[in-house]
Amino acid sequence: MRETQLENTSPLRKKVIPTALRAAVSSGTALLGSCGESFRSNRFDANVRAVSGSTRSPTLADVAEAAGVSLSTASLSFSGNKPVSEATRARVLAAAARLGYAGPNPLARNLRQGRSGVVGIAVGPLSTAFRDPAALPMLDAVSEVLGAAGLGLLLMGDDHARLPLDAVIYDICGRETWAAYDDLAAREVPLVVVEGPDWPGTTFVDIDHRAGCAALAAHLHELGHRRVALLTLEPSHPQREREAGVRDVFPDAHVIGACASDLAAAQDLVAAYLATGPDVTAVVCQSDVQAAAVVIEARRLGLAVPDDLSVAGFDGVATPWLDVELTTVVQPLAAKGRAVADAVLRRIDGEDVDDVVLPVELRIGDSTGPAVEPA
Amino acid sequence: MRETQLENTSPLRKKVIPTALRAAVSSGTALLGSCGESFRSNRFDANVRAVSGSTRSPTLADVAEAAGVSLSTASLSFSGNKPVSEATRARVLAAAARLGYAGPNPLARNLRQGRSGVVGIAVGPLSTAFRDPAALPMLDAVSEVLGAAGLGLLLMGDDHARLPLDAVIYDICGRETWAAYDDLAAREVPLVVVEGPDWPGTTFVDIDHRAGCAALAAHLHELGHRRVALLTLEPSHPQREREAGVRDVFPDAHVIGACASDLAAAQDLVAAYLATGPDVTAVVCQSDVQAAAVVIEARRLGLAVPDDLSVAGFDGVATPWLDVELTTVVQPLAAKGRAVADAVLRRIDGEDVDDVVLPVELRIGDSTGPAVEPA
DNA sequence: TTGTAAGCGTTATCAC
DNA sequence: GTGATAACGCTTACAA
Repeated sequence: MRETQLENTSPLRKKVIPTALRAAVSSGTALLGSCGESFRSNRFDANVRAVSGSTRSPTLADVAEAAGVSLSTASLSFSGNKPVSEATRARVLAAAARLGYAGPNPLARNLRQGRSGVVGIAVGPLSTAFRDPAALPMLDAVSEVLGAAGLGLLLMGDDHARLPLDAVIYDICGRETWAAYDDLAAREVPLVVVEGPDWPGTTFVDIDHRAGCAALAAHLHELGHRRVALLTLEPSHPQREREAGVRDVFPDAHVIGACASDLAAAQDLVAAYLATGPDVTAVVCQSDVQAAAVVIEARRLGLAVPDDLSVAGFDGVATPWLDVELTTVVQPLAAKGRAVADAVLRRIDGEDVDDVVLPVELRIGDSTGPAVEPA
Repeated sequence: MRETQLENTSPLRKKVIPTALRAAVSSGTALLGSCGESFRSNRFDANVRAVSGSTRSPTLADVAEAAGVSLSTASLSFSGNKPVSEATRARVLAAAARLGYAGPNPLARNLRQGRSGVVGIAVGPLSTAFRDPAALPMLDAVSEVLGAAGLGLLLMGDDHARLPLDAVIYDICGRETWAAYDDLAAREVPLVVVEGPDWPGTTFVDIDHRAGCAALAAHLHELGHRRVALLTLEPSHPQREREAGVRDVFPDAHVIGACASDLAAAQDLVAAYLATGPDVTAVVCQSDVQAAAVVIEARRLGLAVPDDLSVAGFDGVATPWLDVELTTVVQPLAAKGRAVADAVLRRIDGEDVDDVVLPVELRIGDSTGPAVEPA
């Protein structure tokens, strides 16, 4: 564990210190040009403020006074919430520029409006959550829709209950109790739950796990498979639904064990299982990552996929490092994300929002084939 | 693009509507028990409030009055910022419980204290940023340190300049201008830049790219390699430093092209290059993901690694789906994250913070071997 | 240990 | 189109 902190070795990189103000004042104009367009004006503003000697940042009241207008007019000049004559507006903005006023203080606006503009998202430990490739397209869609509405996405740990959140998204598949829930419920913070537990007062967004898995199982049955094994997730709503879907077709499916959608973990589990020489012709997994682990470990043991063993996944994510195309249940990740974000926006607006269940689709790849009885 | 919104098919999942209050009031006690410990008391509080008929949420002033203490005493009872006798404190908390008061309003606290408790982190498009396995351990460390300090991490898009952020982390390797910079500078929001451009007023956290790549190149040179190719990133500070490190040893290294740490993209680029039958004995990459792409494509063309071609990466992340251990430059991802978070905390406290450059370490795996001249 | 009072910097509601 | 004024709900000197 080498954490030594070296001297800065790059001669090109000059050490610049705390505030933009100090940097701008102390370094002269030589530093200009390395950043965005309007940096020049910022520097100017900072200099003006430094010169004018005022210690605290200017407020809207200062701007109003400097522009010779009322506080409300100044406010409206920035917010545009009511018409202001172009002349006065220009006067206000000029005064703001002169004073180095950077716009209305978001903290004050938030208090006044009762909203923070921030939506929390609980995803569990980041490296676990985002290692799962299925998480990202959904998060992207959420972030895009909320961002367009001016809302920020805050990654919630367990210690963020005291932050001002306009809504919270719960997306920790597999965890069914949550300490922060009580706090949020008490605050009446809208909560949108993705494939999660059935908490009161929340909006759910889900996919049709059971139908998807049943369709997948039917596909295997048609191929002649009769004895299948199941790689599962930790007990949870999706897991229960999915297992039920498989058992609609294969009531006696054998459970190998449970693990997360983590390649290494799944590999360990699968390697141990395959080493027992199990009497199955197909393995159904709960994610494409798990399925990839089965493919890799099966081959390592000399089993051909799908000739000796059929393998199916779930999610429908890309696995370019695998040279078979997985048979899988494709879930509409982006649509799920958009549905979540829409639900959030509407709940923030005080609307009633119905639960959502999105359909899934079976995609047949090269990893499943006709069942072959062991010789 | 099937986004049909199905009827909710699960009979177990009951539709529950907007606020926790409404749910609690309308559903009776039957819903109890599906969530955390103190849910019972929340329900109780909500009921009390509903019964008492007050339309707006109780404030600290209401609690103070109900408890028969002053506003400041009530505040202190929650914050613990100054001693309060155990008796009065109990009285205040009891009154709070009775009124269904969920604790001090964070929005008001934030305005008063001038801090939001939120740190922005700019990482670019989420699915790009987090698809890179090197991003996660760092983000995890940042999140852990900041979380322990009660700070939340907000994923910044380009439209979040209006949110109240106590500090911002810029971690978009490769993008050298940023529209939001000017706004942040004007607001004097502390900015910590990871491996990024040299903006005034910011604190930098970096690794010793050049030394790492020079060590790697020296290793290849010792193995007899003389003609090497370079897979690069888009032009950026890290890329320039790393290339310089390689050229310290191989001044004439050939550049294949630039791409992100994205397996599929790298595969395309590399496949085209290898198809030209290039005259090199080793390929140096800027990430382990890129290196994995080279290994995969080389094999696809019948080249053995490292016998016919040596391949080196950067980052030192796990690639369990690859069956060689990559020779790579290991960067201290968690330490980098901690350094970033520490810098953020200290800048928020108003401290001057020096730039940080962390050392890297060469790890020799199975993907590099002695140079073999083409027959 | 407790109470009094002064903001924090906005936006929204009214009048004009 | 503009201006006065009242919140928003809290924390923190300062005084008792």
